Formats: sequence, structure tokens, C-alpha cells
Amino acid sequence: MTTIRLWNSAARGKVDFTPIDPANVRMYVCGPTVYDRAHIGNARPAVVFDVLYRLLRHVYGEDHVTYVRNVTDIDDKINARAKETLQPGETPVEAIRRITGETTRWYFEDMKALGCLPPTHQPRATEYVPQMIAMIETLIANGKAYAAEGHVLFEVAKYPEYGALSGRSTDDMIAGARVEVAPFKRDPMDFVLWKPSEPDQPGWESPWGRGRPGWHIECSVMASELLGETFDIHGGGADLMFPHHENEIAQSRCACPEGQFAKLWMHNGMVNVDGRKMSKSLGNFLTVADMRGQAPGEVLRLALLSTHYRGVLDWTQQRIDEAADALAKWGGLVEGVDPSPSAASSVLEALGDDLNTPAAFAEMHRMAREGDAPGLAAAMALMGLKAPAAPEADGDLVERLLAARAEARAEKDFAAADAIRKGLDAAGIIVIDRKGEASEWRPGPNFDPAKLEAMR
RNA sequence: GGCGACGUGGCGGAGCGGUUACGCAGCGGAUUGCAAAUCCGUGUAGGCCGGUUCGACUCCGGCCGUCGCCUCCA
Repeated sequence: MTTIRLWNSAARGKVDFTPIDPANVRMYVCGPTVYDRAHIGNARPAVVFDVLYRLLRHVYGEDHVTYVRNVTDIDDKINARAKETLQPGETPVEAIRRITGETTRWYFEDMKALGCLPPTHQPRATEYVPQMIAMIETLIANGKAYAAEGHVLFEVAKYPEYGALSGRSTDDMIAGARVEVAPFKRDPMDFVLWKPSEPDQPGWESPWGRGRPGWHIECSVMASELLGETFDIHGGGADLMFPHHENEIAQSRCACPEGQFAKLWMHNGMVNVDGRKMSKSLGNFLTVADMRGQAPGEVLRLALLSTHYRGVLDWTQQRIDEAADALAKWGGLVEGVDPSPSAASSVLEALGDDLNTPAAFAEMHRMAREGDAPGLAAAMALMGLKAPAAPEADGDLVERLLAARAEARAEKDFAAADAIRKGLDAAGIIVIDRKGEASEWRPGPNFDPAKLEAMR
């Protein structure tokens, strides 16, 4: 059996992965807040943890892995967006449903295009509010939380291990204090479990009046409801380590003192665009929809995996181009080839070493060079990679142009022949001449139908 | 200010205390009327300064630089 070693953020080191129950390996990953198109930063964790999901299924069996990725559909950013886009005759709550429904659908489509398997469960926060209220009540009963002015706050001082995941002491946090200090907080570090809702905001009846849950409690509840009080892996972006994951740990451990919550924490690195942090003000904000306009989802997936998941990924055109070339080459090699029964052990070994996808690709390049098409096909299947569908080119037109070129060549009119070849080349049509036979051709990764059409 | 990560050849990007990463680009060759595609070959590295060691890109310390988090951003 392949040994899987994973970097545990909480321990700051690699550990051998040993499931609590090999018959049911359990993983939770923080999913998107559905108020807008998924961006490239949402895509990376989805793709990275999809690779881990596939690896775990390969090692422990397809029916022995439970993967939960939530959808946060209660959030003040959603409320703000609803207010901005309110349609005539629409209530604010209807607007919220419109936005969360639409963006959730977009998210599912985008992730599918990136080759991600659907997780076992994709719970929505709105489906778990009663359980959140119950967990908050438990925290109050345990003396870890307090109600004040319609809010319920978690009292950080009551959880001495707070900060263990991110390696911060509460003193450090206060030193950097940029925390909002509300008058009803006992301590600036205390964070919201429940807050009151205005009449035009979504709200649920609770022991503390009509209100809504805070962000952190959503994940704690959905994880324990679907995976239990102790489960194997919790994943998410590195920026979520503090405070989101720290707060999840505090809540869950205090609500279920006998449970451990996640045994292993994994964090993917951030994505930069052309060397800079992606932001709307810099104008380099990239959505998955934008990316899908640049290249097929399969290519984007390879590009997202081309650097190790813990490092910062710089998103550039060159990276996309190289991914497209590699995939086109591999796709040509494995077309019509039956994958070998199991992925090459070298590829499994690379992935098993803390998801070293670049090392796995090096192995795949080696297989391509050595002509091991079945092995390559198996490796691609394991990683959820496939060649993008060949673009449709106007075959009659290309054949006609090639015939004209052949005629020019026969008459030694090389200027005319070369003009046609250069045109086809510029259009991204790859022409392969063979001695004594008709030229073969196929659309390449840079095929541009408009340029081909212009040669008519 | 506090905490943390990272600095590898032209670019991307891994592993490794001593022996080729790999890919792209480049260069040379095969092939071609010239190309393309394909194949073969090949050069180029480890921020700076110290330390440990027979030996360091790899371990330790310092410095410099880049980036991130500390703001309900993946």
C-alpha cells in the first residue's frame, strides 16, 4: 500500500498519514462564500484537495473516503451584495436566495470544468442553523461563551490552547490588535458565534432573539455533523489559518471536549497574478470564468498543480501555455490507449509525499519520453487530467489549402507553398509532411479558427 | 509593530550532506526544397556572510531581499 505523508500545519512537519478508520477516511475543506464568481484563489484549494481526494480513494478504496466541502451561504458579504443588486419588487431575503443560488451553480460548474470530482457532501450553512444554535447553547452551558446585547461571543480566555495552530500567543495577537472592539465584548479577542439580524436581513429565531450565526461556527457544525467530533483532515487556504481555523478548533474542542476535531491540518498557498496579490483595486482580479476564457479547464487544472500546493503560485500566461503544451503532447500519446491497471508507483510515490505534483509531472514526462503510454494514461487518470477536446477545425478548408500547397510544391513554386504553410502555422494548424504521402494535419493547442477562416 | 513562509540555471520548478531532477526557451544534430512535427545531444544554478563537516544548494547562525497573515479574502 502506498504510504501517504502529509505536512501537518498544526505540527509544522510531515507526518505519516494513518486514518482513524481506513474504511472511512474523512476530510473537510472550507468551500466558497457564495456572493460572486469563484476566483482563481477559490480554484486552487478545490483542485489541490481534489487530488488528495483521488489519492485517498486510490489507496483506501473509492467507497472509503468521505469528503465534505461546504458552501457558505450566510455571510454579510452576501447581504451587502443583495442590497446592491436588489431588483424591483424583490425582498432582500429573496435577493439573497437569488445570489446564493446563482453563484453556487456557477461554482459547481467551474469546479467541474477544472476536473474536480463532486465531494461526498456539499452542505450549505442555511441547512444547519438549528445545529449551530445547539452548539452555541452547549458552549454557553460549558462556560466558554456568553450572550450580550443579542450577540453570543466565544470567550477566548477560556480556551488556553487558543493560537496553537497558527503559532501565535494571545499576547502577540493583542500586540497587533486591529480587532474590532465592540462594547459588549469582555475581551477584544472574543469572536462572534451569533449576531442579531435587522428585519431586512436573513435571520433565525434563537434563544438570543432573531439573528444569524457567525462564519466560524458554520464550519465547526457542518464538519462535526457530517464527519463526527474527530476526523482525519481539515483543509483550506493558508489565509484561513488565523483566525478562521483557530476559531473552529476553539469552538469544536470546547463544545465536544472528548473529541479532537481535525487530526491533521493542511493549508494551500496563495495565488498571485503576474507577481502580485490579486485584488480588485490592482485590476488583476481573475475569476475562474475569466480563466476558462483563456484556456480549457483541463489546462487550468494542470497549471494550478504545476507548483507544490504549499507554495505561492504565480499565475501567468507562460504557465498556462506550458500546461497547454504538455497536455496536448500527453493527450496525443495516450489517445486510444488503455491505461495500465495501476498508476506507476513512481507517480503514486510522488503524490504520496505531501502531494508533490511537480515531481509527479517529472515522472510523467519521463514516461512520455520512454513511450510508456499506458502508464502515462493511468497517471493522468489518477490526477484527474485529460487532454482537452480537440478544437473543431474546418477540415475541407485545410485539405483544400494543403492540396494547393502540394500543387505549388510540385511546381517548385516554393514562395506560394511557404505562404500557405506560414498561414496555417499562424492559425495554429500543425502540418506534418511525410515523404511520398499526403501531408497530415491537426489543430494544435493555439488553433485560432478566425485566422484559418481568413485564409479562405 | 507581532507572527510566519520563501529566496535554485534565461524562465517555470523538485529532490537531495558527496553521484542527471524535470519542463519551457536556447544551442548543435538527424529529418526537410525551406519549415513544421518528431527524435537525439548539449550549455547554464543554488541571495550574501560565517559556522559544523573529509565534503553543503541541502544542517546551524547572522544579514539582505521578496511575499503572506495579524482586516468574517481561498
